[in-house]
Amino acid sequence: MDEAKTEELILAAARTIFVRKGKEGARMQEIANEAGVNKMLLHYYFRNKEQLFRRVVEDIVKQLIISVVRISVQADTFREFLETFIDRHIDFLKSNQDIFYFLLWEIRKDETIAKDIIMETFMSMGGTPFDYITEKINDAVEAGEIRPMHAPDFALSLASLDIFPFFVMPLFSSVGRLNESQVEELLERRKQEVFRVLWNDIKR
Amino acid sequence: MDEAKTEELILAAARTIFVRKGKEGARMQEIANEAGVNKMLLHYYFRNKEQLFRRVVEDIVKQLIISVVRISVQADTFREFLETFIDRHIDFLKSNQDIFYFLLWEIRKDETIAKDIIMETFMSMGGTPFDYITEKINDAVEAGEIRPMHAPDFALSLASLDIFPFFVMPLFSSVGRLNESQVEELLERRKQEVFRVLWNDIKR
DNA sequence: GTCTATAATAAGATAGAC
DNA sequence: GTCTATCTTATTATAGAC
Repeated sequence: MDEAKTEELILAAARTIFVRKGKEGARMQEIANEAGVNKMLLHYYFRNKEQLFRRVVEDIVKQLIISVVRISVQADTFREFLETFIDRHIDFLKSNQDIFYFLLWEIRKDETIAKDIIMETFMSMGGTPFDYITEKINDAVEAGEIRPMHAPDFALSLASLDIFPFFVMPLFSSVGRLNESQVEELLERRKQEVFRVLWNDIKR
Repeated sequence: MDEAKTEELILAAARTIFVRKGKEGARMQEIANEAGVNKMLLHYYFRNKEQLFRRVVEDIVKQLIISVVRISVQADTFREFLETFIDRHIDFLKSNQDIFYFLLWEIRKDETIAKDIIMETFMSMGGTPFDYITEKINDAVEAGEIRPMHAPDFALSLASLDIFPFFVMPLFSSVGRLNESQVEELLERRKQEVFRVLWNDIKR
């Protein structure tokens, strides 16, 4: 087994376990098992748990940002932009739910670790998703396509309607006694729901 | 120091630490320090960490449910109900942000513990908040006050717009480079924002 | 670079005196 | 009920052979 491959195996395993159990809940032995390598190699490559953790958070944030950039939409109208953004964003969230739980939890628990990494990474990549959306909104307001508004308010509503359902779905489906197919239907309807609610609120 | 008081001290401290650090991140010694009692007493009163944790989660969920019940609104119209509900709910969230992070994280991490307690507690108290809102919606739809709709869709949008901003605020304020007073203003505007967006979508 | 063995430490749990 | 001291176990981390 050569260097690069082992390191990759460990990183992938560490990511899986950290995201699932959090920094403290994760065990070095568990990560080693998941990676199929000797526990000692985690220390060889990453010195200690702390550094392995930091590296995992860094990689997640970078991937997240790249995905968001990829989600960026070339659209002539704000309506078209919004429709496409919601569509792609929800698809993305479907496959990456766990990352958001993990990041938000770790950020709140220990602001100095995850939050710093996130901001540094954003800045090194030329801006935040927030800046991107704010610009789109302001352009559309100026062009008279949508009513004048405070961009952060809208961005926050958009993020809420997009992201939150994925957060609470495990609890929501119990509390609402929804079976699996009902949950599936609900998430399918979600894209149109979110677009309709927001668009009705802002269109001229 | 008599029995009841010590037990209360420990419970309050355990809640603070568990909510802040999660089940694994919390240390028995840390809880003892926070409570100002000998570490050994945690075992005397609650046998082990697991049982102390369960007790804390139970208490939080019960308090949450009682608060929601207290939030219940006697209103003649759905419009009035919605307005008041949002107002009280956001006020409540302002003072209880951390609990939601904690509960959602613990639920996702280990469904069998927190989720079971939550559902049991809901049931022992005669129903979920979800049932309550669903009933209100269906009544208002029948009365022709609002358009026909799928109740879970609306409940989910309501919950998203209400709760999510509190979740992401620490990150959002960095990413959006908002200072403290801007965050304060934004949260103040939130009640009207949420009501307007939702009401425009459902009114007849 | 990888392994086995083991050290070092941290953390939960208990015994027994008061 | 509460304390000090201690045990036990779990977990991270390192030494040293190959």
